[in-house]
Amino acid sequence: MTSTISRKVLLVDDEEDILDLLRYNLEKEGIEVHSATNGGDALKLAKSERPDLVVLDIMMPGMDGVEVCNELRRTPGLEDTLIVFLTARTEDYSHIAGYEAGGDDYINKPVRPKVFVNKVQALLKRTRSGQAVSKVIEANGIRMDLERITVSTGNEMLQLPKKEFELLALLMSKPGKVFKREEIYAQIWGNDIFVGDRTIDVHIRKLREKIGDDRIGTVKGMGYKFEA
Amino acid sequence: MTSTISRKVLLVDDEEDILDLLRYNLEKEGIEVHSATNGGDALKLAKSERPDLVVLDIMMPGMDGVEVCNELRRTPGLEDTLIVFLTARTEDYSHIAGYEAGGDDYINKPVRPKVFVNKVQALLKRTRSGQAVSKVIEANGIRMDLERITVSTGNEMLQLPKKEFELLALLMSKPGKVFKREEIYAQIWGNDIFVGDRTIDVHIRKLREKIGDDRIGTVKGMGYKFEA
DNA sequence: ACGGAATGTTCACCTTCGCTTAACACGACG
DNA sequence: CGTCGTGTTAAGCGAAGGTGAACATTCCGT
Repeated sequence: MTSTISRKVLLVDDEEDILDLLRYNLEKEGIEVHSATNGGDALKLAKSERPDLVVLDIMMPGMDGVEVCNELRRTPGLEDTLIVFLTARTEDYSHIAGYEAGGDDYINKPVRPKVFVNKVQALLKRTRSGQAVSKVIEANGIRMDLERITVSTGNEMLQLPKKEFELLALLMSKPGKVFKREEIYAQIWGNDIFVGDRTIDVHIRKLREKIGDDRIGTVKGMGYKFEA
Repeated sequence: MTSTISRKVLLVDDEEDILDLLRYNLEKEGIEVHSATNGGDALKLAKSERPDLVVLDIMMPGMDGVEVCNELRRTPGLEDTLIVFLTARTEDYSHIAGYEAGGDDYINKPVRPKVFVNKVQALLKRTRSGQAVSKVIEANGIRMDLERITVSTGNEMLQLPKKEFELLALLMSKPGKVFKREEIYAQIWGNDIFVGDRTIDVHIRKLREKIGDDRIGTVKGMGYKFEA
């Protein structure tokens, strides 16, 4: 299902190798790629090319990714351009700064081409299919983006598998409310699919592993809840 | 036991077939049905017809179900109308958004007529017999949240075990009323499960331990009551 | 199309704690 | 003084949930 709609991406990174690598992988998918190695050029290109998506390295000499992002958000006609940050997966929290700056997504370095291409395509698809009304749920230090299917726990960004994500989203839709097992089954699996007793437990366990034990509570005989 | 009380339902879905299917099944049960194929009409009809229940498809072109729901919740006189979402269980997570928007229940597509009618009838029954099992009971300084399964005594928040919670909820449903032991058994254990004489006493004792001796009274030979 | 990884489900335990009961104590009342 | 209804306590049982691993399925890159 290769779309016929414009798919133009602007890559910005000071390392040429990375630029080449990403360019190669995107072009392979028939995506139009422009690139810049610094913030200034990036802005110029963005204005002239009007890409659908800008991939910004956060760490760059001179104007860094966050600044470029801010500038883009301020430029008439580019406010809504999708922006993805490339974040070095180090100790520092620059990706959080990026989040504040209003990026639409984040990709960790070192970049894995497949993951990268997937993400880009997913994001491009979004621009096409009507304005991304980003639905976000937030409670108790956890923030879920229903659209990007991501979860941030304050110090990191997670990609939960589908079922876990659905389960967490359900619990978080009404923090504090106890969801009976049946409710959970009905909502997540549907009324006609039946899975074993222990299935929910296992997903709950995995969630607790990932977001912390204290965030999901058990009420014996009644169900589970997200701690408010 | 076909009720004589008004049972009016508003169906909202952009697909006519579904509308017809649901309408047919509801009318067969003697329920008055109105329908709309878009959010705008739905709101108009809701205002003029004041249905007891609104069934909203989440995914609709133009104003979607969540928006309609929000609007209804904001409309004087309709804030408490029961709302049921029809959720397509697809890739996206709009059904969760719907949950968050404050629907009263959810039905998964594809709809199975029997399940649907049952749910609608159950919900309608609810409106008649006093507002939707009002989610909070309060009396004599004790407040029970039936949704969160918690009890607050003014100075602390408790998590009662299931049976104790149910027992307290029963007593508090009519403060002052004396519940005969048989009534209690019937309500909490059901008519076919039999437990020993001392079982209730023990639960009562634990409750008294936790919420204070003076809150539950004994009427010898008669039963127990929650002190008003 | 193939094969391996990621995700989802089930199974066979284990642990925990709520529920129930048995045994006894106590006061009221005949 | 006996029995009736209830209070109290501790102990056993069992159901509900937790856990780890096996098994099944889906996804995805080659």
